[in-house]
Amino acid sequence: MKNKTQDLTTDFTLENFIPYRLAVLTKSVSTAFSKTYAERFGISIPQWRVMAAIGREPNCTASGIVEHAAMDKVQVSRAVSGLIEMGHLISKLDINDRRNAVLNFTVQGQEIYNQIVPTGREFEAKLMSVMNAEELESLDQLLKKLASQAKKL
Amino acid sequence: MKNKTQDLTTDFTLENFIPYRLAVLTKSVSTAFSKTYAERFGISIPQWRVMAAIGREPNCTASGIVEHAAMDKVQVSRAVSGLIEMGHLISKLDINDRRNAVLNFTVQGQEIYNQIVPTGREFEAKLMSVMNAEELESLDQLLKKLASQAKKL
DNA sequence: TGATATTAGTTTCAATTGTAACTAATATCA
DNA sequence: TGATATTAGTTACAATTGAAACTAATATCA
Repeated sequence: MKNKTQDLTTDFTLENFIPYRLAVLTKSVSTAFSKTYAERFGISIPQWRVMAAIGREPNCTASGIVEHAAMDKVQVSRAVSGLIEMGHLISKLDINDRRNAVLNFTVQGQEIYNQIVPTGREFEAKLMSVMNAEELESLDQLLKKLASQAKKL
Repeated sequence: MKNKTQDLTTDFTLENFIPYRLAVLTKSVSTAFSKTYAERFGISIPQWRVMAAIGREPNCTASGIVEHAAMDKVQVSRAVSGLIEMGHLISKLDINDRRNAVLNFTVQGQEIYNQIVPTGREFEAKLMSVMNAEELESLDQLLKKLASQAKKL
């Protein structure tokens, strides 16, 4: 006869464990997506996120990106300086508060952004193409619920 | 009048982009879960995965873990050697094929596994507690679809 | 005012991770 | 048999990441 501990542990399967499933799915999604721009533009995932944040909100600061791209300030700082070196971004000190660096695309950076965004949409469309409208809506709701609950744990 | 490129890029929002949403969710889930065992047992996320794989299938090899825990062989090798150093695992050469190392828990390792698994179940239960049975089923289906589609891209 | 706290962002150093090259054992097949 | 290929796992080195300390600017408030 099995004891209690046995009952609680023997039937545990990593494959069915939600944190594991999310991790595996996310890794495959994000490496697949990053391949669509990594070699082509020499952009890393954090750099892409920074560009997306700036594309959404030009004249933003690094701290603004921290809030809108779920990155910490070290990540943002490094991604920004890489993008500046590549000539995709320009940083200007805010004259009213010289702690702030206001970020914007260069012409070149804007062009790259303009190319990556449609690629991203396409990628997302392909990924979601296996779902119907109802499923898409359902996924949206479920991810929202999970994200909100995860933050509480 | 906006041009076509503008139309395709201006309304892009990182917050709504599925790869981004998955990445943020996964990070918050997996760091929250790892906190339930990291300090307590000194186990890293890859080490936990290795233990989960061995718990599921004792006498497995590193390559078996590679297949069942979605890890590469370097990750497995490092996680295993850490667990051996800590005294949680023992590795025996397979006498019939001495390339294979058969892995098992020590008594101590088994005890830790027996403690982590219920903690993991509990964590998962809390995470999923915001969903009803129908939503759980739906999430399961959607994750399966996404995972299968992501592998194709 | 001026001492202290806060905010923005960077740098440093250690730990983790990824890629490729490596060793050792077994399998294949001319 | 023995030359070559394959498989299991490790090691070494470079790149990435994370935590903490740091610089510089502004804000607070006695």
